Amino acid sequence: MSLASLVRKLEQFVRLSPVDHAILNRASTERIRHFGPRVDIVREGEKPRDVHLILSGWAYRYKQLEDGRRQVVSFFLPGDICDVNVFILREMDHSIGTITAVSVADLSREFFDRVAAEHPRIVTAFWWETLVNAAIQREWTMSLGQRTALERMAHLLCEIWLRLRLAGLIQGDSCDFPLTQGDLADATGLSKVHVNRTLQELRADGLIVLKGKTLAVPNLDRLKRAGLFNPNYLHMDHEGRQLDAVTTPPDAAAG
Amino acid sequence: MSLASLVRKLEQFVRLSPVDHAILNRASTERIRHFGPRVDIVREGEKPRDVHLILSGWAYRYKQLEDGRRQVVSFFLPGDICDVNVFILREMDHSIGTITAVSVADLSREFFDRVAAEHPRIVTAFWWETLVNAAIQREWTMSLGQRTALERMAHLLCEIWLRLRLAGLIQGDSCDFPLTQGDLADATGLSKVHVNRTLQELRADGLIVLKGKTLAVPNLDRLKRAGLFNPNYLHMDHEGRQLDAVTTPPDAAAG
DNA sequence: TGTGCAATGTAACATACGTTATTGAAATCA
DNA sequence: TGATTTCAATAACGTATGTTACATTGCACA
Repeated sequence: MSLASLVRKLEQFVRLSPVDHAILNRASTERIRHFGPRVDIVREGEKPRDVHLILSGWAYRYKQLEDGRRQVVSFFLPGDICDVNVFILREMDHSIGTITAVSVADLSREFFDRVAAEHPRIVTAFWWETLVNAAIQREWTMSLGQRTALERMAHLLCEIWLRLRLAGLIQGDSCDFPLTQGDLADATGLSKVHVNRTLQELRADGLIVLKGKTLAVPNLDRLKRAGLFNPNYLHMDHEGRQLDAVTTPPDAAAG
Repeated sequence: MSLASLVRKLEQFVRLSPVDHAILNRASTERIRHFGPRVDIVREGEKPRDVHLILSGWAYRYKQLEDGRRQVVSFFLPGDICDVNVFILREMDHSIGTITAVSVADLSREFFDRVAAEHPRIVTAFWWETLVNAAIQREWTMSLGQRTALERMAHLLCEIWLRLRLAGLIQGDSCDFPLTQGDLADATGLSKVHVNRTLQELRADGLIVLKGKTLAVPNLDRLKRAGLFNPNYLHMDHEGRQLDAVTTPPDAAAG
C-alpha cells in the first residue's frame, strides 16, 4: 500500500533529505503492479528489466534443480528491494514468486542512473540494503551448513521476526505469518515432515505459538537462544546514528 | 603479484578505459600487505576499514557459532574483492582468513568515493562483482539445502574451477588446490570423514585427480553433470559483449 | 452448507551422513 | 634427520533427518 516500510528501514540507517523522500516516493508510485498469491513475478532465465520494490505482501526467491528439488533462498517482506541494479546482469539466475497477494513497484534502470548521479544518500542506503542482503544470505549458508533442524527453524523465525519489526509489521507479540510448512521446508532444506516435528518441538518448549496464519513469540530472547541467533548480521544497530552519504550530496542544503 | 586477475575478470564484463585502468592500477599498488598462510586478515566484530583486493593466494570468509561450529561461507581467489563498500557497515559480521600466503591491496573509502563520483564504468564493474558474489552465495544455499554430499562437492569444485579459469589460473587440465579436506568440510557442511569418502567416490568415478596440492579435472562436463552444475549464476557469459557504464562516463573520450 | 483440496499432523521404517577411534603418510621445524 | 604436528585414509557404529503412507483439520468456493 505504501513505501512506508522501505523508508522506515532505510532511515534507520541513512538520513534522507526531503528531496530523497520525494524521489523515492515518486519512483514507488509511478508503476505499480498487483499479483495474486502463489504466482511467479520473475522466472529464472529471463532478462532482468526493472528492480522490484515490495510494497505489500510476502514473496520469495527460489531456485530449482533439473529434477525438481527446490530451495527458497530468500524471503521478501514489505519494504524489501529485489536486487538493486539486477539489470546489469544478462539473465536471472533465480525466480521470484509471491506467497500472499503482493503489490510491487517497478523501479527502472533510469531511476537508478539518476539516483547514482544525483542522490548519493540514496546510493548509500541502497548499498546498505545490498550489503545486509548479502549478510543474510551468508547467515543462511551458516544455518544450512551448521545448525540443527531446531536451531535452523528458530533462527529463521527470529530473522523474519526482526525484519518484520523493522518494517513495522509486528503487533504486540504476534504477526501475520503466511508461510506454510512446505515453504519452511524449502527454505530450511528440511523435509515437510521434519519441519512439522520441529515446529511441534518449538511449540512444546513454549518458544512459539503458531496457529493458522499467525505467529506469536512470547519470549524472543528464548527463541534467539534456541537458534543461536546473533543479530549482528542484520546490521540494524544504528539507532540514533545518522550516517552521511558516501559522497557530498548535491542536495545537501535541502536536508 | 598483480591486479591482472581483477582487470581480466572485470573486463570480461565492462570495457574499461585507459583512465579506469590507471585508477585501478594505482589503487592496487598503493597499499599492499602480505600475510602468511592460515592467519586472519579481518575478524568478526571489528570495524571495517578498507576493502581488500586479493592480489595473490587463496583466502576464505567464515563464521563461527558460540560453541565453535564453523562454516566457510565464501572462498576468495586472486582478483576477488572482499565486499565493495563494507565500511558502510558498523562492524564485520564474519571473519576473513588466509589459506595460503596472500597479498592484499587495501582500497580506501576515499578510493570508492572518487570512483563513485568520477568513474561510472568501474562502478558498474563493482556492481557486477557484487551481484555475482550474491548469486554465488545463493547457489551455496542451494547446495547446502538440496544437493547430496557428492553433488555438493562436485558443484563446489566446478565453481572453483571456473573462477580460477576466469582469473587465468588453470594450466591445461589442472590447477593448484591448497584446500585441505577440513576446509572442504567447513565449506560443504559435511564432516571431514564424509568429505574423504566423497572425494574417494569422485576419484573412483574418474571425475577428479586430487593429489597433494594439485587438482586435475580430466572431463569438466562430467564433473558438472555430477554436481548438477549450471554455470548461469556466475554470469560469465559476456564474451564479446561490451556493456556500457550505468551513467555516461565523464572520461568517455579516453576509452 | 456441504464438498473438495490443500495444509497439518503422526507413525513406522529407511538411510545418508556424523562420530569416534586408529593408522599411516606428509609436511614442518628444531 | 629425527621429532612433532597436520593431513589423509578407513573402519565400526550411532543418529538426525528423510520417506512413505495415511488420517485429520481447515478453508475456498460451489
